[in-house]
Amino acid sequence: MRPTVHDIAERAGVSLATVDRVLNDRPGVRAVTRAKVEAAIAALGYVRDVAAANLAKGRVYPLVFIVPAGENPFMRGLEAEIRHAGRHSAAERTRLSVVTVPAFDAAALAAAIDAAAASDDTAGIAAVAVDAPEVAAAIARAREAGIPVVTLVSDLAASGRDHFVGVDNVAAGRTAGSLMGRFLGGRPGPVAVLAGSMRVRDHRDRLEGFLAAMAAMPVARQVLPVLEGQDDPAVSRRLIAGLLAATPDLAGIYSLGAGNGGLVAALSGRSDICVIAHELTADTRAALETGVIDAVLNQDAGHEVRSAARVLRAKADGLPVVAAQERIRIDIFIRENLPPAAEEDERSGAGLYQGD
Amino acid sequence: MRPTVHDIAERAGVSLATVDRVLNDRPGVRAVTRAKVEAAIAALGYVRDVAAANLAKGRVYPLVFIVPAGENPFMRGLEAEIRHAGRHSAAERTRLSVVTVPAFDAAALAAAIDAAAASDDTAGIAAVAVDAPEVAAAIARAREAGIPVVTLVSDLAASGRDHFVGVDNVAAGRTAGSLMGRFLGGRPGPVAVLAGSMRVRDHRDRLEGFLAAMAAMPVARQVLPVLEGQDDPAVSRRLIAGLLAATPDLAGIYSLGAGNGGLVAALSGRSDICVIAHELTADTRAALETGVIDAVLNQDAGHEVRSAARVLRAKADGLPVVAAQERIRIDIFIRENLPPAAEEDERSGAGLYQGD
DNA sequence: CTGTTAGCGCCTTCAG
DNA sequence: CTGAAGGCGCTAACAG
Repeated sequence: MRPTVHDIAERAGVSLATVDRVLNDRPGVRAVTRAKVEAAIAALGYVRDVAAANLAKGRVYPLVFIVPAGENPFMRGLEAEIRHAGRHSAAERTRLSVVTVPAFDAAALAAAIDAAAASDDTAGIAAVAVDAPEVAAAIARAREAGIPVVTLVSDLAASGRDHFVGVDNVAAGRTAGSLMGRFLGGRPGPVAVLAGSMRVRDHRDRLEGFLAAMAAMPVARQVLPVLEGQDDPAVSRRLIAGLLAATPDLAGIYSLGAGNGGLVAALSGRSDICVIAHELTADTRAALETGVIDAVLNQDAGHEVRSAARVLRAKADGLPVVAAQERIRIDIFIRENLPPAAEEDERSGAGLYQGD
Repeated sequence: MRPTVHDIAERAGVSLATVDRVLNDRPGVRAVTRAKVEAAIAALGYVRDVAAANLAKGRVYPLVFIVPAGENPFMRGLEAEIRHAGRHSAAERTRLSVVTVPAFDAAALAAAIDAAAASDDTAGIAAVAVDAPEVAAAIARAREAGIPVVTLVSDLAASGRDHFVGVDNVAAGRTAGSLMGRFLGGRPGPVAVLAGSMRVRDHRDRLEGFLAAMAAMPVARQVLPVLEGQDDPAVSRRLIAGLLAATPDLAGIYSLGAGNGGLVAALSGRSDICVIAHELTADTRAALETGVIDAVLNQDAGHEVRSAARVLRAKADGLPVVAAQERIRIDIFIRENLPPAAEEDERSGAGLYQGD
């Protein structure tokens, strides 16, 4: 049996309360007493039973997730994952809530952060950042109020956020460039880039990585000027249609933002152009299956949500975060390794949920 | 506050013990009483606090993992993951142990399964299966003794095992074939396949998928007869050296087993041949970085271990398993999306470990 | 068949 | 500064 607080109390010749004080380094223990207890802890190799501790504490961690509104499928998937995790977060004594704000709207995001921080029982905030000074300021305010903040999917390092939960987007861009280069091989023709907006950090980073990888390819290839589709399917569709008309020898398209529904529509079944896109959604999955899209780079929204919650809890408790464990991978999907579509809604298993 | 057993006892007008009986559907409750309790449960939307339940039960789940011995890096990584998970499994009230048996040795594996099943406190067994009747029989015996068994990495469906934890190897082979075809493009030359042994199911499955994908490529391409390296670096090295000498126009190699150290050594820095291998290990990672290997298909050993433990616990408790949640993905790695090498040993975070 | 009682391992008043 | 006692939500004897 593992040693318990009783064992260490006995061995140290003190009471349970004192052990507890040392364990949670609370004040009110003489240095000698503390030393005795710590010796006992070390000698017995005691490790605290977190489950029991949480039970006794009865503490809960209300975490607020702030995500962009709108029909961006990835963000809606992210929101679904948050709600899903929330339904199963009872065991982790965590209560998740979602707040949506207009996309790319720095003022609204800043206001939402302030509102969440103002609520007395917010234990932490996770937000998809927009790269703007107001947002950075709001994050800084929340942190000064003692509320941990993590950025999600898109970072804002200047804000001093506690942690960023998301992929290395420069590496993601490089991956896309490398795959594009290999898939095209010696085939001639320029490639195009469709972005959402150069105002969000993750899109800029992806572009940077992509251009670097294309430049490093053995075969030089022209990359056309970036098209900005505002992550909007209609705009994207128009832009791509124009592109196709103007560039008959187009070899590839790298879509580094959302709005892929419009891209796919504009391509209308053509599979002769090498297309690489981001985020596995209903749109991109279907296009992958029909061969319109050749590869999808994905960040696992479920992992991101769970990681954000874990990190926020750790920060709230002043515990360290294991960086290696919280790294979000860049998943590559092609038609052949596409996971079966998970049935939405109730994939629950009554208390069995644990996170993988 | 969430409703507790007290609330439902009060609302149903019964005692805690009765509520508990209904909750864990134990015998000794009249149908009417049971109905009252169930009504209260439903009305209050009660969900049991698993942590508290486990605390009260004090039950532990000793699980035995049986893996092949030898220098196969993937298996050693798997073993490391088991030990790592074991160090953090206290919270889940699970105790993991590892037993190694000679690779490809059906008799030894069967004996190890019997031994684990004989131990009175084994709550479940996870084994990397060898495709042989003795093994199937041993698994069947364990299950008859009431001990749940899952196969890990390599399946043995005929054994009647409770569950298989691993990837769809036919799909993995198809993925490899598809990537090989796309990477080679129009480049001429045959491709070779290096396997460990056609006696293990996962290798056969991968080959099947690979051949199917190659056959489906627009460009027909010769696939040379399979080389069996026994997952042994020395044997593999010899075979590949011979292959290179005999086939000057070789375009690609699909290595679907282990022993990749030998493969890489035989290639001695050549990066003109398209090489696709399985499992991200020190060998394959290094070769990916130098360009000797072009892509690695990986199954996340950490996920597999955690999934196996979850499934075994669920089976031991007679709970359902959420198939979608336990599916292991086929990860694709190229140089650009390689995750940073995780420092081995203590990546622990004192009680924070949760599984992603 | 049902209820009472005493913990599981830890935390938290409240006295001393 | 330290200890005793009670409770978190659930389960498990042991009585009735």
